[in-house]
Amino acid sequence: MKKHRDLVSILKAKNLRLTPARRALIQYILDNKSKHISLKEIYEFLGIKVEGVNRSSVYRNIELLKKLDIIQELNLPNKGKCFQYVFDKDVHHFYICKTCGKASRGNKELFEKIEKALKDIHGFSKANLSMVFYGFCEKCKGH
Amino acid sequence: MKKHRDLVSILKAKNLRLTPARRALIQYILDNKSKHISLKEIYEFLGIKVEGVNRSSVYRNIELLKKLDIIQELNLPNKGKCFQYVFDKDVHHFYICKTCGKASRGNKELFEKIEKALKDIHGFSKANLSMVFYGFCEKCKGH
DNA sequence: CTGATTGCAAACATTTTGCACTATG
DNA sequence: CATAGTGCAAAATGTTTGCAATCAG
Repeated sequence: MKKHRDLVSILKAKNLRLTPARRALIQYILDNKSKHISLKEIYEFLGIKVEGVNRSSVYRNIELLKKLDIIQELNLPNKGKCFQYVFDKDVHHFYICKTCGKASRGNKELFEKIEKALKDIHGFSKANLSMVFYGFCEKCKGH
Repeated sequence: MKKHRDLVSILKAKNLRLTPARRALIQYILDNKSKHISLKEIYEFLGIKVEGVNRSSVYRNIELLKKLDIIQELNLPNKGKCFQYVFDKDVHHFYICKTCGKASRGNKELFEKIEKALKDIHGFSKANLSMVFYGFCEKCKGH
């Protein structure tokens, strides 16, 4: 898979090793691109289903992937701290319903406009800008 | 203070009692409107300086104030989960620097535009919409 | 008075750390 | 081979809960 190869080269460039634990974590995240996964879900899967990956390694590597902007942390109202694959997606932007907790990726054009405006007004760098919107979705509008 | 009175009437309307613990918490939050305060800071202050307010009560009441949209939770890169007074401010919107962690309130006009666009495109309710932007501030732009 | 709220202490959950060992590059 | 990364177990931190006692309305 192409993306997988890209990720590998990012690691290489930083002198980071591709260990089984990391490989499994990255695979799991790629397999769940469309979902928002909690730390617990991750280390339970990698510890039980894949077997052998330790909690500490998960914590350490999640932190790493976050720093490399491969995943993004989101705070979902009903699920707490979660992670989401964002590497080489154009849109790192989510809107999250405060009631049902559903998180969806945003519309690309809209966010390009917002990015531009943010940069113009606040001098906020476009590079790696990410946005999170909390509100009420169509369904939950009436409390 | 007028705002204080407004808060009291919100509590009354919901059959919620104005206990010393709540009074102290609300006061502390009002005194720190411009800051982002962590749970630890809150219960250490209320437990030691104000004396007597218990950790549990802080947790329970922070949760309450969040539900009443009096405060908003923010996830600061270097400080973790924090809270910020937002009651009757027109702008519930922050941009947060991933490097230095500084969080600032956003520009009102910009966000009104964004709110409108979000509503038009995603059917996202304007009521209680809040936004968080993560990026790099002017100062930290060059990593 | 009555029920909402508190404090307390314990249970539970989450995250971090030090260290000896392993295995990637 | 050198050193980045791992597992493990324990410590540190953070959060929730049940319950008897209290006090706001």
